[in-house]
Amino acid sequence: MTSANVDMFKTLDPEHAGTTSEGVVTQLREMIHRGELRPGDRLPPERDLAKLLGVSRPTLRAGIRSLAAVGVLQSRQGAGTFVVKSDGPPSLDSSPLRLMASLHGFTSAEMFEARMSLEMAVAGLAAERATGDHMATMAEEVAGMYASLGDPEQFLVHDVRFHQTIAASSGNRILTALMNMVATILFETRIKTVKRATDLKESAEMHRHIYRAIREHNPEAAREAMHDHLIRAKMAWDLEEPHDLEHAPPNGSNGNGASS
Amino acid sequence: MTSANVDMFKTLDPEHAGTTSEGVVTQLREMIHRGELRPGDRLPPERDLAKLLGVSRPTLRAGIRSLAAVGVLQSRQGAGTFVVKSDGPPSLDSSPLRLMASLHGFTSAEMFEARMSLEMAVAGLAAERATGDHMATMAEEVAGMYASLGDPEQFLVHDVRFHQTIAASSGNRILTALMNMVATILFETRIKTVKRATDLKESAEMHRHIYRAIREHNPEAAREAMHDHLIRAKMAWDLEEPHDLEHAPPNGSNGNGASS
DNA sequence: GGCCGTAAATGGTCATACCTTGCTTCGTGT
DNA sequence: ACACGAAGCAAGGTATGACCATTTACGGCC
Repeated sequence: MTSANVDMFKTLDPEHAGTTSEGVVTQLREMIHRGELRPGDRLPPERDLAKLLGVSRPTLRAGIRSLAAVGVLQSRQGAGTFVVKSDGPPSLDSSPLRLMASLHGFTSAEMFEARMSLEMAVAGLAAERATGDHMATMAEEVAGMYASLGDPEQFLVHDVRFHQTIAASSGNRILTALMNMVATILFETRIKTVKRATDLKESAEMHRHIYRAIREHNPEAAREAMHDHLIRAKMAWDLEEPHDLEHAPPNGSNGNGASS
Repeated sequence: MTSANVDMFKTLDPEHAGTTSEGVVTQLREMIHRGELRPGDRLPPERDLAKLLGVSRPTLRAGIRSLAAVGVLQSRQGAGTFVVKSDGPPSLDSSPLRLMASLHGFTSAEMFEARMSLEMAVAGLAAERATGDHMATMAEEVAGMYASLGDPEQFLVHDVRFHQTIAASSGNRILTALMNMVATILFETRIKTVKRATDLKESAEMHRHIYRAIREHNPEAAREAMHDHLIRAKMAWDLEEPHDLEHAPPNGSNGNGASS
């Protein structure tokens, strides 16, 4: 800590007005997108890093906390603080959206419509760009659905993977992230009601339609098939007891999820 | 603090596992979406609130910081901490997306495509639902563009307002928020290059096409007009010098912005 | 050589003090 | 009586230091 290693952590210039902890956030952000800190990297211990940046530990912690809240950093007690390693597709934390939903009283219908628009857009792009590998995976998942008609939970797994494969083959990670953000919120309230299977066969059929449209590189058909699929899913959904977007799980889980 | 006022701040149950500060976040979130704290409200002073929740001030501050980072709370030194008052449409902070962009090296083309998909979806919905008021506003903004052909900055103002009016008339605040999130990032790098006007007349024409499609309640035409518009905007955009998504402004500004 | 325990490393929490900034109120001057 | 300004108070921001909880890693023991 005394001398050597890296001096890439320059003590922050007080000129950058604003509060000190904001300065820390700025410093860390710049280090990240300058490539000095890359996904998966571990930050120096808080005590050291605080000295290196010339701030106190609480102030540094405040900055880290801010970045952790938006999903860029992750701290594990006893282990260290890490730049989030997104192994799969990049993902955005859905808790801000969830908060906004409760703050403004969004209906689940509105949320569902947003998801539908995003899924349709993604399906359209996927129809233009899906590679052979992607389509093979989709076909497998569809087959998996047919094979799981008696096991709703297993069916749901294939369902989610199918939608994520579509997102992946859209080639647009931003849309994918946004779609997952919305889908996650819907998913969290849905997973509890999955037990009561609702016409899994029809659902599998519709997924197959989507797959075939993508397979034929027909964006319009893909969009339409996705539209039909989600419309029916919503209708089945609406038959269940009232779903509140209100009771979000306590912790702002960041997981991805897409449902039928 | 001793007795009376409100005891809606119940000391948090330690049962909810996780770290203490996460518990604080949970408490505050639930208070918000239970309606005990509403937009614009001011939280009790940190020292009091810490006692009420049964945690120390640093821990409480950590929780507040997390919520502030995602744009739900805002603290002003000397004044207090407030639940963010969103006067206009709800908006999501774009800094997480910006961070994700630098983390994964998103190209501006990808960002642009995401925006196009969102704008097309929104335009389609707007064509189905826009009210007379909305359309009147759109018409005014289009007129404003024609009137500002010699003043790029003024033109841009009308441009932004036009797109936001479309978003508003889509009736889906979630898609609107997501669209603004993406548009903001593009906008921030664009506002610097606005000075060099590029075919404002053509741009105004295309906006008029969009308007007319919406006016005629023709979703497909609206989507297509928006598509053409953004394709051309992107082409003009690509002619400029290399735009880096990298140099985001130091502070994670939360403003809304949509450009042509 | 593999397994388990202990110790060091590291983030999480707490208590306290002091500084900086807004806001408010009281006093003075016009 | 009104207006302006200065002082005091309130509230968030930062710093210091200590201790707790957990994870990791090293080393001894079987």
